[in-house]
Amino acid sequence: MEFNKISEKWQKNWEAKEIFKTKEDKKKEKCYILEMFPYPSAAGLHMGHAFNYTIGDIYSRFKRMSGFNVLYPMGFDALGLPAENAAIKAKSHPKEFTEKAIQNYIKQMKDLGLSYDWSRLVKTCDPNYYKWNQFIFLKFLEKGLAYKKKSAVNWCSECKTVLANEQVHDGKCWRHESTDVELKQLSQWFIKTTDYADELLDKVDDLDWPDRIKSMQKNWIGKSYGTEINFEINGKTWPIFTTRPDTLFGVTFMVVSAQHQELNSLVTEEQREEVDRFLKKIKSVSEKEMMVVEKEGVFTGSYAIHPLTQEKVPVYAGNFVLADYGTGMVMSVPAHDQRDFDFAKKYKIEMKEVISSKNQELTKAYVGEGKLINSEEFNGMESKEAKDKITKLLQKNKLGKKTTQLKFKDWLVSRQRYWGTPIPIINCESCGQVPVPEKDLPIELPHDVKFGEGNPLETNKEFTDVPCPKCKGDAKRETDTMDTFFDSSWYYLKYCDPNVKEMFNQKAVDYWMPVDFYIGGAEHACMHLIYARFFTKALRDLGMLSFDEPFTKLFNQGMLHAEGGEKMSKSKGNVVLPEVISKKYGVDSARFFLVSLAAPDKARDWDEKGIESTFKFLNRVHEYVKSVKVGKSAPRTEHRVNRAIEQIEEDIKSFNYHTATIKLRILFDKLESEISKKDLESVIKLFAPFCPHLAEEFWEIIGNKPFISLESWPKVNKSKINEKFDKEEEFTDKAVSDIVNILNLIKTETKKVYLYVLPNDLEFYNAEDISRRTNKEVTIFKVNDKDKCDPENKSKKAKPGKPAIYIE
RNA sequence: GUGGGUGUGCCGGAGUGGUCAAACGGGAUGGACUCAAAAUCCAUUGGCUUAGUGCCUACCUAGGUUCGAACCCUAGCACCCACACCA
Repeated sequence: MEFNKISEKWQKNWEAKEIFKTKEDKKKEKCYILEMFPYPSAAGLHMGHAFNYTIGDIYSRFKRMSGFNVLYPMGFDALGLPAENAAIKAKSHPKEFTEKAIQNYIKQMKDLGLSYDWSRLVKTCDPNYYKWNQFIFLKFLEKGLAYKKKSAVNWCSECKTVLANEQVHDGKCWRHESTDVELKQLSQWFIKTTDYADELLDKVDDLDWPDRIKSMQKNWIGKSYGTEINFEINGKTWPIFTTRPDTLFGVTFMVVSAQHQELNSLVTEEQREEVDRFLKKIKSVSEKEMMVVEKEGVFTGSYAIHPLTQEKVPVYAGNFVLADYGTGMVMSVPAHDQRDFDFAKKYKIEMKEVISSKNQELTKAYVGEGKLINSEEFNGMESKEAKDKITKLLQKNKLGKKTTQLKFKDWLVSRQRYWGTPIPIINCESCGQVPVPEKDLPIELPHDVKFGEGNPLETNKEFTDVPCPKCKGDAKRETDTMDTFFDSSWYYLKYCDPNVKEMFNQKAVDYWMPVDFYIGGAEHACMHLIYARFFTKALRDLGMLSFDEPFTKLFNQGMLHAEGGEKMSKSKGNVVLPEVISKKYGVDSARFFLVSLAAPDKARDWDEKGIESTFKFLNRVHEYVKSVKVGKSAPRTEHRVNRAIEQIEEDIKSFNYHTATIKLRILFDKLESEISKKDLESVIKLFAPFCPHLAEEFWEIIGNKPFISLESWPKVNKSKINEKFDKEEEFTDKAVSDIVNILNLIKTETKKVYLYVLPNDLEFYNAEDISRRTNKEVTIFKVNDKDKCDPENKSKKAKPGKPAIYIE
């Protein structure tokens, strides 16, 4: 297939001449365009990836041609659990497995014609990369941003290993369907992301990101303002958090989380048996079911003393209270909280209305605000005022304080897995946790480990048994590795100059950062994008960076579904592979088609018929370029070309690639067989971001030296744009459809058509065009033409913009 | 449940106050070319009606604002995505 030869030829030429290699150039304005780097899986790229990367490539090519110094790099998020599992399955080593997958990805990406600067390739599994993960970790540790704490993990007693959340299916291990996953308390490393919660939250608004991503981040951080109130239980103070201190007088019971660490201290002897039974029961319920399961609880036997009324209210243990939000205990106001209401109804606990509502009967909780009742001196106050007054009263009596709560938690980075960055700590019996000295970095992953039970790193004694850096005594190396989100939190810095010995090249980072356009899926809204923002801020405060936010503009591409609208998946067997499509239609057809379907941020379905039409269209363009006469452009052609430049440029800038492709079709549809060299060049340039291989070929066909990829984007000549030509098209279209309409009605065989137009309109009618399109002989007269042929005196019917018609 | 998004003709999808029966593409139909087909090109593609006009019904549903609404507001419905008992 000819298109394939063309693609291959230009891919080779680009690579040989390294035309996409980028250097810092202070004279040029920079533009850093980045796609979220992929996790290299054995399956390789599918059409969805091709679409994703095409979005960035089109933009990069456009920006490059527009005179920007463009940084457009690619790399691989190469460490991680899937590779480890896949390698175990394939009885190979994660390293070999990953390396192979990467090579395959690179080949596929090159085949797509993506204009990456491959000299900046970054792989996170490279010790020279993850060395800096370790370095950053140590810096965080120094600054108090990394710490170790006991935390619950999913543990499979069969695998003797920790499981990630996604490896837990219905409370069972993904590999051992009969094994319940246990929650085990292990000492884990955390990163203190919450230190930056306020800044992460406040700065979201300033970002040029899609609104839904911004709101997802805000929700994720989930800051709520409320009051901490101290209740006394068995002589001990138990603080709770509430956003509704105005309902304090309506408290009729308390609920402590069934997972609360100190639940036991609340359980009385009489109730112990019942509580144990309850705990056992809810343990067998999987985490997923927990969400839909009915609210249940059990009386602990203890009572809490209400801080203001001194009333005694019962304390329950409940399955619906989160142990790790707030203080793990809540005050319950059944009249004004639906959950409390449900619970109270089930266990027949008293309800007390303290906000006046229009509810006649209590069938559900009234959760709105309103006037206080049954609240002693606060009666009659509005909720808003009461919140403030009650909080102040509590504060005065040291019974509580104003406070805020976050959903956002510190980031647990410990993974008890092999294929990740080793955490640079040595555990010494006498010195404790000793950071590995910087000069000893990187701590490389030992190649020789046994996979199977537990953490593979523990099977290599050379790795684990090391002297303590402090006392030189026998010590054990930390075998936890880092979450791979650690790797992806700063890779964008490395691209700025990946080949330096340092963590990054300061000058290059100053020049390129922040990323101007970041392109990737919405699934990263809360994890990756928050961690990356956190890193930027933390590194800034370590004096390493001088900007606040890593990604100025974020773009989420839509999903590419399979034909019929289903998700592409291996199990459904509907995955469309770029290489298969390229072979049939050429890669440029695939690129053009993918972006022509809908706005890039919208989901789209693959459609074999659709790409066929694109293929035909590009063939037509190819034919045109080969056969067009280079000479002089008609004013109409100049108008069309310049109009197209103007519109397509605007469309690309605003990521409306789909409308840009339509304008290319319209432009091409109306091009005349003679055109000036300059206009022809412009037309080809307009194709270049979308169909780079064909554009290079066209460029050569018309006698130019390579590379069009490095040529400059055409400039609009506004003086050539003339509304007259738009009017001409409009008038001509109308005339054509009118003639056809009449012809259909009279159904006579006729050859001759006469049009009578108002004198001022004459210039807008193109007889030749009308004649060609109606396949009739067309003559146009001015209505005041004395010599006109008008046997039925039709000409008097002519109106402005509407010709009279006589058909012979 | 909460937050966000979407709803347009046979289909995909433009369009965000008049120039809209609504770009562009697909599909379908008719025509040109051809011995024929493919390719290519032209036209048609809500209804009624008339020599090209006019009218009616239309952009999820129901109301509203406006001289005027696919477009703005209100309520509802449907679908999609994310979070999910966050006190």
